[in-house]
Amino acid sequence: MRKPESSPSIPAPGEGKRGEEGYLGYLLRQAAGAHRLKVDRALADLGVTQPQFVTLTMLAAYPGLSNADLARLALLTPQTLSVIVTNLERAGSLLRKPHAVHGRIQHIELSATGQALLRQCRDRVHAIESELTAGLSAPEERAVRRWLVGVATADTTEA
Amino acid sequence: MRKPESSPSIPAPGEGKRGEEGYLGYLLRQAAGAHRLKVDRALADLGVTQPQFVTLTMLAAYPGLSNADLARLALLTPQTLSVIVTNLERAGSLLRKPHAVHGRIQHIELSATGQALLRQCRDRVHAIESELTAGLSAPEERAVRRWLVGVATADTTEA
DNA sequence: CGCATAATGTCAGAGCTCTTATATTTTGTT
DNA sequence: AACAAAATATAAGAGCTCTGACATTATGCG
Repeated sequence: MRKPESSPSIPAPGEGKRGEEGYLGYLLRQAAGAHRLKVDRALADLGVTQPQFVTLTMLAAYPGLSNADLARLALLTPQTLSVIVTNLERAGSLLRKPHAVHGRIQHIELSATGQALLRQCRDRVHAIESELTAGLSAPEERAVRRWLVGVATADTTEA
Repeated sequence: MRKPESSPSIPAPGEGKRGEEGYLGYLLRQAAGAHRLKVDRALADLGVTQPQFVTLTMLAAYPGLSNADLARLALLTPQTLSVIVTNLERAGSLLRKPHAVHGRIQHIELSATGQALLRQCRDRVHAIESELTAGLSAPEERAVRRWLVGVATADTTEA
């Protein structure tokens, strides 16, 4: 079927407002969505989502974090992380050690299967990751990184 | 309450792997999430979300688009756009003209209230938008834009 | 004309993310 | 010791986003 030509002059994904002249926020949203989808599809057969991969990676680097710790680390709310952790626990990828010497805090660690799963995911994600830097010069990549960190850490309470 | 010091040497949001040395994909995810949240909160009292704002903006620029058109434009699936359009329709911000000379296609247009709502949103989003470019030199901004477009338009079917 | 192909739209199910609200525990102050 | 404040965890409700599946309609070819 041919496209019914609903409207004229709709820009293609790289042109006009959808290209380098568009709103930065719009471009940021699109880029992040495209990347998330790419990662999700690369890990789909392992049953792992991008947020789950991030959480597994954080737990591998810092075993014993609490739900609240993870949320702070990922810049997400504790409620959000709780959903992700619950799903990972149901899949057997991590363990909650409910006790902890002090507190009602639950320490979370990767299970053996979780560690194996993470190893499987890593190669695929790294491959996608390396595509991200293709076409960037060293100073450009530095500028991009600095900008991303700035956007992520810009406090909500400021101007 | 003092933090129970669950684990040592957890990096703050701008440091180590969470800073300019981290994975680009991770930084991209964090930056987009922070920006989305900022926009969502700025528009919360109007009952408008970031995806809804994007959809309203696209419809203002190209009235009469179909659901499928919008999905292609936003790099989202038709199902996703359908949810957003349904919510906007329920709020009275847009109209579906079910008929269209040919086809089962439904042309979508902003209602008067939708246009007024969009005008209200624009100022707030533009204010946030201008923060995004603060601290970027002209060549840096160009590099960032070029990179974002490249990431968004990188085809899934390529290497 | 009749059928395959493609495009549109929709439903159901799963996961992520936020807000709001509640219960529990720990710390700090009086 | 008692109470207030802070932190942790969790649940409910809403919205966004994907996959998979399905029905409907339009185009193109035999």
